[in-house]
Amino acid sequence: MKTLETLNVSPPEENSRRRELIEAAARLFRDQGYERTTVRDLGNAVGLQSGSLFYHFRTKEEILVAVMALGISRTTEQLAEAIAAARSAREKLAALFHVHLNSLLGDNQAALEVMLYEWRSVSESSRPGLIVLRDRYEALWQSVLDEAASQGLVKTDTRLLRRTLLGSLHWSVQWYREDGELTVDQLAERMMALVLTD
Amino acid sequence: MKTLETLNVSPPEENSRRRELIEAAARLFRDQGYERTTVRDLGNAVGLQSGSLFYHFRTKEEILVAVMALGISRTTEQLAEAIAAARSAREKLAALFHVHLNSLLGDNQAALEVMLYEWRSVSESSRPGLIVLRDRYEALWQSVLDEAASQGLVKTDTRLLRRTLLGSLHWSVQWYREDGELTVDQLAERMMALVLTD
DNA sequence: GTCTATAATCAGATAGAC
DNA sequence: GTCTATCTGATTATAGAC
Repeated sequence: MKTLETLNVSPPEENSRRRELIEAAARLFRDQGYERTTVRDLGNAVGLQSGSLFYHFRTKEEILVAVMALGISRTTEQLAEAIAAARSAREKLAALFHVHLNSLLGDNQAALEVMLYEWRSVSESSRPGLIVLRDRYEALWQSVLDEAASQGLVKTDTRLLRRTLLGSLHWSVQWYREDGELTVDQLAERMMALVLTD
Repeated sequence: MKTLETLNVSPPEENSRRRELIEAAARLFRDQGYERTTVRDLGNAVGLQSGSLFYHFRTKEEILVAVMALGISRTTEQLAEAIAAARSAREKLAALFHVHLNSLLGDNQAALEVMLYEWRSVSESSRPGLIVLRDRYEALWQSVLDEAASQGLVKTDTRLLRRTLLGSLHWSVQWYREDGELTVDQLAERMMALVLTD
């Protein structure tokens, strides 16, 4: 049985300094990209000299991996809670859209966006741990979609449906504007309406 | 009336050396990312010393912009042709999926993928020209979706539908495998089936 | 047009003092 | 834990010969 540690993914009990750094890095990586963000930028953001970062992380890439792991883990937790609280297949289906979009488009959740768009900067050796986390998240999706399909709420090609829906949702960061005509939850409802069979 | 030149987008008549460089850059940028690809890598790929590149392009970023412009322009042309050849709204709808996926997943079309995933490395001053090209492509999509909706082929929320579909298709590069169970055209058919109202 | 050589800058990471 | 100082190497871009 592989543990998260052997997969180079940070343990859940981050001390506060590490956590603060990860949150700041998430915003910088989202806004400027990982490669364009320097360790000096990171230090500035938390009031440290660049050299001091390397007391907390061995390499810059380790920070990236920690950001991604946080982004996907936190979203998975939120989805699991929302599913547990839902009282019907239809409510579970709605949870997929609402949790994902709020996580991606919400104020302080840059980490998930980094997970989606900076994959290429993750070294081969760090990927397996992140893939495990991603697969857990997608497994939740798959089970909800399968239940929804069995009740005729959505089409039955649920594996492809999962991939296309996740693509649709991920892409929303490219065009959604907070000051636009739709709130995040309204957007979630309308995106769900597009896949309901009726 | 703005011309393409004033928007810093390359003219269509590229000389062969420029074109060769752009094609090589497209593959490198897709595989390694723009920031991780050095001008030495680019020179190597076409048998030039890194310094010689700057006879053809003023900056590295100019190469990125040329790659993106080529990717979206070529895809737009192909879509326009396919739409013109289609004999029904249904065939036009199918063209959206087939052209986009073949452009994105096909052998030598790395340029479109770069357009989608390296946007953050484009300077503010270069964006307007690329946005014009992107808008032309999306306008084609919108007109086809509107016609399809008017015939009841798809749901009527076509503006959101356009955005979700494009997101779905773009994301396919993250999971589609050429050696998998589906050809690109089979995938196109199944993705279209997911949005047909029936 | 392409080469060689190099300027000018900036990157990630380390060592040792405090 | 954090700072200062710095090492080492890489990067884009330029200048001038051919």
